[in-house]
Amino acid sequence: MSLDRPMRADAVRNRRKILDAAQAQISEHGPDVGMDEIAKAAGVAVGTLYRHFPTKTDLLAAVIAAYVVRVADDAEASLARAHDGAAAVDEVVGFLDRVVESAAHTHAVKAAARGLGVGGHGDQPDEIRAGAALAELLALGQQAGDIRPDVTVDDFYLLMATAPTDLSAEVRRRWLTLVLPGITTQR
Amino acid sequence: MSLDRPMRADAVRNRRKILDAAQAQISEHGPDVGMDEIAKAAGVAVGTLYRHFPTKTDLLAAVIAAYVVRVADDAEASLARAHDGAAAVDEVVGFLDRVVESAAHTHAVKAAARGLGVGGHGDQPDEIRAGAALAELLALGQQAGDIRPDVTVDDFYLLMATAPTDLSAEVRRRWLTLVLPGITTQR
DNA sequence: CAACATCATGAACCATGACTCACTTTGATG
DNA sequence: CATCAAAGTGAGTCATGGTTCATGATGTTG
Repeated sequence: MSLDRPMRADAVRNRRKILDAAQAQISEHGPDVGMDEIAKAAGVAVGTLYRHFPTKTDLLAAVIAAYVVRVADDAEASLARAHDGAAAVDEVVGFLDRVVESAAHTHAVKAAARGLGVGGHGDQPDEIRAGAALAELLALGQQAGDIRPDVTVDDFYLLMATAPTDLSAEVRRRWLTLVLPGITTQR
Repeated sequence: MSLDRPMRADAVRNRRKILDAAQAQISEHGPDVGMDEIAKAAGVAVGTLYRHFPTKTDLLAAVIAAYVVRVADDAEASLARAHDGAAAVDEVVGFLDRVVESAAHTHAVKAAARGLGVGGHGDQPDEIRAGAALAELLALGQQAGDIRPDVTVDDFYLLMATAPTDLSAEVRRRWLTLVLPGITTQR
């Protein structure tokens, strides 16, 4: 069947520009930026934006999905390094560090995730990828005795969801030091 | 001088009703509830609401101020119990527990606090009260050796600000267990 | 390169929600 | 209980921002 013609070249290009602009604008001004703002930042008319994303909710969902992909990639890279000999704890901590940092940067995305119903356990491929990599990473750390045995992937998600947003690097670091003892076995 | 006549009785009554309704509505529907909704819930016309709070920001500020008063009272009560022989750690943990619980209940208030500029260290009397009581409480716990010596009041505020909102009791409890090791000296 | 479907444009539309105001009601005061 | 300032009312105004649609431009295919 598939009588879907391929997308026109300019359409592809514009979709990219819109997604990038939305990402940037939302990061900077929060999820309440106007669609007009996003369109302008993308160098595109509002109508074009609405052709690609029929609703603001759709656009936010797309931005969030892109973010989840990055998180999943990061988790898998961390796991690969751990398999490669790196200490699992270090990878876990590093991963959390990076996520918190990016959460502070794209704080609005998190807020958006709340706004939508994206809190619940999704079954999107990329969420599954991230969860699987994280689970294995935690298991490695627990075998090594560095991660508390009762820590789960859900715990990790909980911390990620409550990570401080919109704060200075200093405050973020302090938050990490406050939270890490709950995950690792070192006092 | 003071030629301010006392407030009329019905005005006092309505002010109370409005504040209570605002508290309730914001807790339930978030800080984006319409002023009309709040007025209706208070059994009052919009105009009356605007007589007491000329701007939505003013209303939110008033709701937040009321919340801060409750927190300050709680902190002072905890401190009093500690002075009365109760273990300081227990009081600290209990306080955090109650704040997190009420934050989950009135999640919107926290969001509102962000929305306004109320994040920074205010010098309102009640904020000072809360801070002073907390500081003394922490010091007691540290003398007893139960609270990590480097924990500050700011750390506490950071945790309160990042407490999970809008979540089940179970999740909140889990968050507490994850976070407590960063504060106490027990592993 | 003709012909058509896809795509882009942006002014206009419309729902929402904060806020106003001309008018009525009511509590206090002598 | 007469008087009046304070308080209450709620339909209407206005700004904002998401969404549509008639029209024009452009990539693609035979």
